[in-house]
Amino acid sequence: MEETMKWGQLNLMSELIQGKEFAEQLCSHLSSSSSLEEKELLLEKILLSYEKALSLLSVGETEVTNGKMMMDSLCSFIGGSPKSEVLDQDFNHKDSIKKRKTMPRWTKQVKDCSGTGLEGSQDDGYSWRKYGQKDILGSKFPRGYYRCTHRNVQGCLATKQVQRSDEDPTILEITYRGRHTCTQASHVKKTLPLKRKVIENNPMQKHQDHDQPLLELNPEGFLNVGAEVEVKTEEFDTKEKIFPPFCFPYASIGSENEDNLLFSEPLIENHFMGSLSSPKFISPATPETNIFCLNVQTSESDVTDTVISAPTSVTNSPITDLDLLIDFDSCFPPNESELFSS
DNA sequence: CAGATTTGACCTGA
DNA sequence: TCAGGTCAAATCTG
Repeated sequence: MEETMKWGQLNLMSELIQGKEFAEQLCSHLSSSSSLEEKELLLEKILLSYEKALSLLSVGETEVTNGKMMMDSLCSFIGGSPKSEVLDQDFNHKDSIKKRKTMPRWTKQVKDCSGTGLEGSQDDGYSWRKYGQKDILGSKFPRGYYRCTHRNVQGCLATKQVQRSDEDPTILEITYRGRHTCTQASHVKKTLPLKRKVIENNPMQKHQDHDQPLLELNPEGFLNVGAEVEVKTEEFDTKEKIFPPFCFPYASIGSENEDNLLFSEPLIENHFMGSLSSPKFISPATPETNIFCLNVQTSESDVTDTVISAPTSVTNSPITDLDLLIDFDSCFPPNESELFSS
């Protein structure tokens, strides 16, 4: 048992070190005149290393109380392995009710720029079906309950609750629950960059919402039409947290390889969603680099409500689209840094 | 007519 | 016990 853990840790460290090396190689390639293919290859290697590392982490994590969700998420992150699908299917109705509280949940506040006054009209890239509305005690406005349109067909358990803010009725508080397991989840991620390409390649071709602000990805790969104000993550009930406080300079990697975006939705749900949900994060419309930081709490008692305010202006370093800087030495606490630099 | 929305009833969890 | 969440029949809409 212990041997297994040690072996796993060694593998994990090995993968992370490898990832770092690839990142360093990529950095040197960026300053040289290497071909785009070479850079992409390195990016793929980096991502692969992290995927492996994360899968190794998940092995340990699944032994902890809330292992299912973690494993599920990580498997999905790695590329939607069949295992995650099986696990999702195991979520029968009773289970889903029992685990209602344990489902990943995060709230974001969105400025209602649609002018429609219709909460559900906030287009986040998914199709939702309203299944309820309720007056909430102490709230002026009722809360709308939405679930994925594909719930019946594909068993997608994603839901969201939309409630207008008391203080500012133009602000919608949207609480997302669960993750999309339906096909549109991947569809959203894949079509977004394409859309950008269409605009770039053929300016005459008008998309139906061409006069809206450029769409942005939120933690789940959702599209935001409105101006996102703040994102909260709630109820991470994983009992043990495995990530130290973690800063991670990130840059958009351009439109060619968006499928390989770091930290896709499932992982974000568990640990990273708050920070990755910065409006500028992975935003095709804003190639500027963003520094995002996250603090994952390590004790059970102070896990909830990681609140990360999204920057409202672009004040980032002038790094170009293809820049990807991963400074592990500054990201990890001293002992981890030493491990990586040894 | 199929799919979405509304809304009162019912269920769950704190 | 009660507020929040979900169900499901009725109704609406394209």
